[in-house]
Amino acid sequence: MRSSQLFGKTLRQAPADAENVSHKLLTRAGFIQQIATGIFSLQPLGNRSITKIRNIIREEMDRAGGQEINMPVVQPRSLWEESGRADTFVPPLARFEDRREREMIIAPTHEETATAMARGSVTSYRDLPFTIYQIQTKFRDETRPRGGLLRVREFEMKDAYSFDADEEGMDRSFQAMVGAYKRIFKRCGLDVIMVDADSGGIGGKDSNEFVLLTESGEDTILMSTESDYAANVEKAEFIKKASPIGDLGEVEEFATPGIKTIDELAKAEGVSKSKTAKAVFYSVDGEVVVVTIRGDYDVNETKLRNLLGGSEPRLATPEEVKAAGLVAGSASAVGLKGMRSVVDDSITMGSNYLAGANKEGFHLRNVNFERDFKADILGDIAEAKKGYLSPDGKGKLIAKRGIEVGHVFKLGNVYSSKMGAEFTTEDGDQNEILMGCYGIGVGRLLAAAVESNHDDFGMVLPRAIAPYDVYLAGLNLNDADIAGKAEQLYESLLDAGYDVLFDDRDIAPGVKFKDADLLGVPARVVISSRSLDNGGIEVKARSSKDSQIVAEADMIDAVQKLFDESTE
RNA sequence: CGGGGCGUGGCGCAGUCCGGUAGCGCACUGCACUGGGGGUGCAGAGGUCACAGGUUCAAAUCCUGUCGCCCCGACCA
Repeated sequence: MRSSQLFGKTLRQAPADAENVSHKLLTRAGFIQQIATGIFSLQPLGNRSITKIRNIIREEMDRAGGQEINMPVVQPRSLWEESGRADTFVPPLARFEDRREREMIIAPTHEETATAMARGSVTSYRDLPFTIYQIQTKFRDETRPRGGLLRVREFEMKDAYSFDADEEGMDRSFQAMVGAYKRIFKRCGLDVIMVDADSGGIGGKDSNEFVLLTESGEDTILMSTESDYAANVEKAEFIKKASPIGDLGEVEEFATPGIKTIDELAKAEGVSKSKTAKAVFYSVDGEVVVVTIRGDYDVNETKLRNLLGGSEPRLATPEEVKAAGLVAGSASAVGLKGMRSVVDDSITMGSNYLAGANKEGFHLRNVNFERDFKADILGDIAEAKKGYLSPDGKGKLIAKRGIEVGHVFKLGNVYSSKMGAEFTTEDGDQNEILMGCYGIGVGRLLAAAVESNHDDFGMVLPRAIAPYDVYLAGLNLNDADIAGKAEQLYESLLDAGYDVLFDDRDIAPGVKFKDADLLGVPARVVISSRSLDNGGIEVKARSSKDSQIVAEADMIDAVQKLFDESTE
């Protein structure tokens, strides 16, 4: 491609809207253009990078035994009523009516469609297993898109679905996808780690995220200092510190005027926060639930949601708290009736707690679980934080930020049971198909790559996903001799199989260098009167400050050597 | 959905408080020069000042409403 003919222009300044690095650079370099909040067009350069990513994903999916399919973006809402997600999916489904007034939706993901596809074709165990995938547009009307391509509303996702007859098979299919994911991210030049994750609105029990650790990420990851334990904060566990359990004392009420928080209470009594029982009130499906956790820990709402069976808990409003007859600042589960009680297991690791007296200005001493209050649900709902002990007993947890670029789920029978996707076993029984699903955000992957591969001058892309392999800059092109040689270089680079962007524009050299840096093309080749005076052609890696001059005949070898030396 | 901010040529901004000829830098067009890190000069073109209504002799500027965009929070396969 010749720069003089390339559609799209580089910008000296990024639009004021762009906040993070990838958004700024992708916009400045002419890769993307925003159309509306969270909705982008790809210009030729951006489209080339995306195409390369897509092809890497395809190759690895196929290599892992996946079969490419294509499912519709527009679907009847009734399909989603089968799975029960029509009204519960977050964010709410984008919907419209077709001309026959039939309710249609724009798909935010394709579990239902994939399940329907399998249901329509699978009848016997002999038809299993298989894995299908597509690279397809989704739409999620996110409440708050942000960060350019990092979190958008319309986006392209590679989504794969595995179908197996039994658990072992599902595990095998899952592992095959995990292997493919590792290869994909590595080939894209991304140092991605796999962490334990919550399966959220997709469902199923086990799920793992693939995360690129970077400060600009919006996920918090906790990892052990001494083992390979790593998990999203939503899922992360830890070993709770036990407090000594002594003889249970008598419950005793005492005045605590003006004390409203655990911090104040612990301070006033001169004890550690682990000697207090904190009560937090949540509204779940219109009902107020009392949650009790040891004062030194905070509630992880994702864990709470899972214990409550999937309904989204929200902190109760002051009005709801009041209406339930509770005294904010002096509340506890002691003596509360007609209200569901959830208790974190940290409470069982101590005794004689300080807790609210449910009376303005009073608290209780020597409150004990089971004797003074009970749990309808007892479990782990504590949020892991840095410094806590790793759940495997090895090392402490540290916290990092990361971008989720992929997510894999063992769905089991979540969809097949609801949608009736069954098969006949060898024994003639009817069983539900066990599924897995596996997603990669294609555009987010590009944004993540830029977030982790850039410098002050622009992107520094690995060859695998750069729009071009080589940026050929011809200077002094009004010299017919140099222009002719530049054309020859262009031809020979193309003949050697490289993707080449030939900057043949009649502009100042500085502009060409700036553009070459901004676009992140991994290799730069310069021909000019100066380079010729110095003995030939200049070859330079984007990632390096140093360039070298090589004879014209050696140019291809020098370029190839740059690629061979890089890790990708 | 709550809080904050911003809408003025393609991009970045000033002008708005205090109403009176729409301005600057970059980019763009032509010519000349220059020719290794966004170069120089001369001459140009391009704007319903987000939209609608109101106040006024007069509105980018004041008032009301609407829309759009960004950030923080809530939320988030």
